[in-house]
Amino acid sequence: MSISSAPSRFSSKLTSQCQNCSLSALCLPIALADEDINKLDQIIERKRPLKKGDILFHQGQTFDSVFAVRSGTLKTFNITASGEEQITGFYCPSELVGLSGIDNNAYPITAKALETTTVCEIPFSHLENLSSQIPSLKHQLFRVMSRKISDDQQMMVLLGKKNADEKVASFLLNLSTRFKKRGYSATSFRLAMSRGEVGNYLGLAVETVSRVMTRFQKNALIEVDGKEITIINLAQMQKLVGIADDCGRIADI
Amino acid sequence: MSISSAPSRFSSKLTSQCQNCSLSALCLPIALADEDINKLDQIIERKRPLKKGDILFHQGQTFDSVFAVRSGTLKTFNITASGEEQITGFYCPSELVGLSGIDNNAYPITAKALETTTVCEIPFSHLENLSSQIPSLKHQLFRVMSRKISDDQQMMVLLGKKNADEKVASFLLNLSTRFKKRGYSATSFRLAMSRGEVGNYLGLAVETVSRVMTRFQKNALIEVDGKEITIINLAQMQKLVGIADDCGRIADI
DNA sequence: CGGCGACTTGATAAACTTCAAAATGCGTGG
DNA sequence: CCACGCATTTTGAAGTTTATCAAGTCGCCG
Repeated sequence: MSISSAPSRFSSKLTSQCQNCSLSALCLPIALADEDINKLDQIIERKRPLKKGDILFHQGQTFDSVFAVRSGTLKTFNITASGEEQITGFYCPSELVGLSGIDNNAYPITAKALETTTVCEIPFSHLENLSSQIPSLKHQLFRVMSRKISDDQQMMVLLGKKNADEKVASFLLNLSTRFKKRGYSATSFRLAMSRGEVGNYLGLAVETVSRVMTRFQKNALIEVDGKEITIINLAQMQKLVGIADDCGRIADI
Repeated sequence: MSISSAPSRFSSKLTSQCQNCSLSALCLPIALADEDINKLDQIIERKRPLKKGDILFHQGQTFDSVFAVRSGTLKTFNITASGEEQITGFYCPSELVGLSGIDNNAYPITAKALETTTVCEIPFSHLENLSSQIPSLKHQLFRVMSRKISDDQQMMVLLGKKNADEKVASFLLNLSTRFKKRGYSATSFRLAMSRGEVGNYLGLAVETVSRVMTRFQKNALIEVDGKEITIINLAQMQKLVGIADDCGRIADI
């Protein structure tokens, strides 16, 4: 099942609301009272879908809004001094992108659609104002940012300490967890990104990603059919990456 | 000049206040009105100094507070499933540590003093409440967290794309920038951390860090005397890491 | 059906790690 | 204040992992 076939993809028109969005349990509205969701709803602008390859915002562009992915997938990347692209994240439905732009009033990364993708635009100044009136919204925002910080730190552990096998396994399990949380299969899904993008993200060459996946398949850990991935031996995969940290949380990449 | 010899180290007693703290221009009070600084001041608890090796908080421990480093240096690290320590950051005076604990109400990392270190404890629930009353404080908090996210993303770029030389050069330049911002020399400073800790942080073996530094010295980029580092050829070092990103910001690690 | 990009596979090379050992620095107790 | 012992750092040699280069295959879109 692909991440792009989210139930909301066609049912959610530009006029749709947080209240009847299937993602509200994961997105910002979580733990908000109905009337508060209404207020939040009023500052959110539903955007027309991005086509594959479309840019949501550019590195260096003035920061105005954060965006919640509604359907599809985004990648964010940084263009390094030497001109290469370094992917810093992939974003699934309900996830917030653009938070790193607050500090400098400019996005330090570019966000690009990996497939047809819809987003909710949330003008940050409005969100900030609203968060003063709604403590639970403010708390939710702090939580989302805090979560991002700790996820990124796990990613540093991955990049700094893990070998190719562990990196790829972590990546697949992380996707699995995110899909599961969104009501999709945890063991069977379609990658929205290319092998090259996976390698870029994990600090590996394309060829290495390909070889590792092939070997995983040979060892009956996963089944690979192009972009379709099926995890055959979840336990073994988890063992490979080390399952839980001291917080009892599955080690997200 | 060592980071531990901050002017505030001896002048700031446990009863000291944000108002007369030399770090207020860098820390949370920045851009706050006097009366607001007073309010912030009242929720902050100055703690007795940590000795080298003391733990500020443990991975897994319930989250209560964020901490601002007043003097000295902290490291944060994650104990991986395989039991090794992965350092996720070093913290200098004025920097906030513990923000990643908000999400799960538990610190996902351990914070440990690298030398004698004093911190201000800021109970987060109080800070959060106060931020509702003081919009500029709330904005400041968002900025600090946003900044952390974008710094961590730069760190991912470093870990994923850079070679040993670039990693070490980036690390030294990042420290240089942070010292300079705090009024110390940008070209001459003392490392609070061991080579092993540097290597751990950068995803390199100790031996590699040592070799790179020795080579940098041979090539007259830096001068090394134990933990004392002097940057001789700043321009060349900057060239090595690629000086500025598209936001015009020096590429922090 | 053709062409082009994405993916796979193999061979070689480079970068870094690991292992080993010596040198240096540092804190502690006599 | 010095000497001892341990930890850190440096240096060398060998070994691995992964990147790079090259070529071929697959699959998709026009």
